[in-house]
Amino acid sequence: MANRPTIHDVAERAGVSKSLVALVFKQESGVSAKRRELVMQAAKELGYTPNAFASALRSGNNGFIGIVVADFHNPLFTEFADLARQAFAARGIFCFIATASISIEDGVERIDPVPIQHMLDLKPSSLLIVGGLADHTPFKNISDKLPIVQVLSSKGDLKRAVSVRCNEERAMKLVLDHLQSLGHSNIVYIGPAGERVAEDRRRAYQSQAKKHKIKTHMVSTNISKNEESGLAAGLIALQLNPTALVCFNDNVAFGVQDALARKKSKVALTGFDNTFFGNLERISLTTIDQNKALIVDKVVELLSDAKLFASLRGEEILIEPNLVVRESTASLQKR
Amino acid sequence: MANRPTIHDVAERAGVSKSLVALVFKQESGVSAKRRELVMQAAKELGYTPNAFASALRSGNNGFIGIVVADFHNPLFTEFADLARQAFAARGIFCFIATASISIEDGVERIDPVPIQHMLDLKPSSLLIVGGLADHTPFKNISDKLPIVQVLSSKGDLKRAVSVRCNEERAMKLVLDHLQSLGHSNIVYIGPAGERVAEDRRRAYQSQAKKHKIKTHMVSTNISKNEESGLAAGLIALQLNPTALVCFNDNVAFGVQDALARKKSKVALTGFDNTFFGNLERISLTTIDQNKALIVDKVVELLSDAKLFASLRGEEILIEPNLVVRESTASLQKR
DNA sequence: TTGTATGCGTTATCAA
DNA sequence: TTGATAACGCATACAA
Repeated sequence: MANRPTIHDVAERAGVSKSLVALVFKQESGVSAKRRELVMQAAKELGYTPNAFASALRSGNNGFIGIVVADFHNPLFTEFADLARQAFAARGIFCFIATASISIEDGVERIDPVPIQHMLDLKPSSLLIVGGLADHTPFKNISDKLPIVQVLSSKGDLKRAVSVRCNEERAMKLVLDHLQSLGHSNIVYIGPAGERVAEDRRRAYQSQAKKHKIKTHMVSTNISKNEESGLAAGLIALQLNPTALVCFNDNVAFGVQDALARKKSKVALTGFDNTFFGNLERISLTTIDQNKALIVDKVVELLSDAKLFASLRGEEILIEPNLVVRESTASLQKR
Repeated sequence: MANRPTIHDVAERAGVSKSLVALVFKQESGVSAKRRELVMQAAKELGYTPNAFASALRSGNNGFIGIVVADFHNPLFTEFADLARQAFAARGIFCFIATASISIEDGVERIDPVPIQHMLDLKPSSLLIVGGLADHTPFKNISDKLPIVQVLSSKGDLKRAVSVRCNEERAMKLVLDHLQSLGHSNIVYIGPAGERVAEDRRRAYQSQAKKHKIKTHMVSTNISKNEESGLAAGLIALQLNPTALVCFNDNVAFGVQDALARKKSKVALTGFDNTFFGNLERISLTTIDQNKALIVDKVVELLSDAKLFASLRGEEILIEPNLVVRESTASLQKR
């Protein structure tokens, strides 16, 4: 009908005061069974559900978790956001999801504060940031009481948050161990620069390359449109005559695979993220699995336990990744 | 800091009443330049931004658009949601995005009303539903004043909405014209059943197959995990010795492609949605492009013009698709 | 042009 | 155990 029924309508129908209705919906005890029944009946008849945000306005918080997704075009992020949402839903906790809209001003990535403000206006009880944000200024002004967990990215300048992310060093060790065991030594890394996760991964690669006594060749791609710039970067990388290419993520690797196809090259190739496309027979990409399930578990644990969160505030929690070996690194092995 | 500054804080600092502050932030005129300056100055110093949802509570609506994404695992949906968000953002309109969480009870898909209720509590000025929802009961109770646009799906029982979607009949005509021109007549359709878009597409295929005088073979897949069930369905379909396979969407086609690879079969294959993966050299999938940009334009037009919306209420707007021809249907042609 | 009062739907405080 | 009342942050009708 015209408008959602309110606590007022329910009270009137049940013949009680509004306060009593509020009590019934908030507290387990403190209301007589008779009246409780009466209120529930009226509520059911009217199809009443509490307005969570009017409630938040008054009480100052409202048990839901705000999820901010850094980039909707990254399937890893949306998939993770949904996994987290489901995990919380299973515990009866609602999640609201918003995107951070990114604009580029004078070559610098800036995020629009408006969506974040709106999210904060809703008074979430905690915040989950999925992916790396170039800019944390919209979060500067918020209450210290609000727990913030950042995931799939390092913390950056968000000092008060807990970050849960893949152990990049370990991931690159797995990749290079694998490639070296296949006899590769002329390896080129292909990936973007300038963004947080991109930089973390580059550093991890460089550090591990040094440990593996491998010369570090790096070829850069654009940050966005990974698969397209992967193609371009792949063509450049091939001019260095590598025997193996290590890519920033699966999407870049897919683009590089196109470059290999065009040049009829059979250079070994690795990705990162274990996107399901990598598992297709025609793609069959060796890649790093970030262990999303473990990450979700950790996030749920952190945001369900205020004391645990407080004790880990400002820390980075590293989750151990796995290597998934497929055809893309098998060609040399077969010789 | 502890709490976001309110209109009250700004008023106090500027030495005016709260209403005046409200006026400054709402209306262009009606406040003297002197006071306006004073208020803006105080607001800037305190870092004040209006609480959009407190405002909504009072005014009954709050110029943002609520986007409900039927399924976060479908990249078409998230990509479209983000395209729409960007298009509205360019016009200064904010969008909030929520997911409909789906659960299966007694074999029937049910959607959780809670996320929808929360979305409605926010009092959006319009609603955009991306993808097909199995169940529209959570929308039953809402004001007739609220414009609802549904996209990438037929309306179903949401009579009051305007639906913008691909012309499925036309799409299947393009596919079958193409396949027939290549000499195919033994064709199998592979796709799910029981869900709205799935049924629409099946019907469109059957109708067009009849017009093309092609015998209709249909093989069913599960609704979820399209690529996995595509593999299984592909193996079944191949037992019918087809020369071409028409798939419900790209994801199903990717799975079928795996089946072809395993059987070393070179049967022609088409997808639907023009996911960017289909453009990879190793995949090269002939597919239908739904013309997302046109759909977004139409949605923006509808939700920007109340009169236009009113005049089209209850209608379905069909957008003409394009056929994208790639290698997956080229093998027979080359003979 | 500016300030006051009231209410949106809810919760918190106090009295009964 | 229950009900009246104020307040959350804001918008609006009305008065000044």
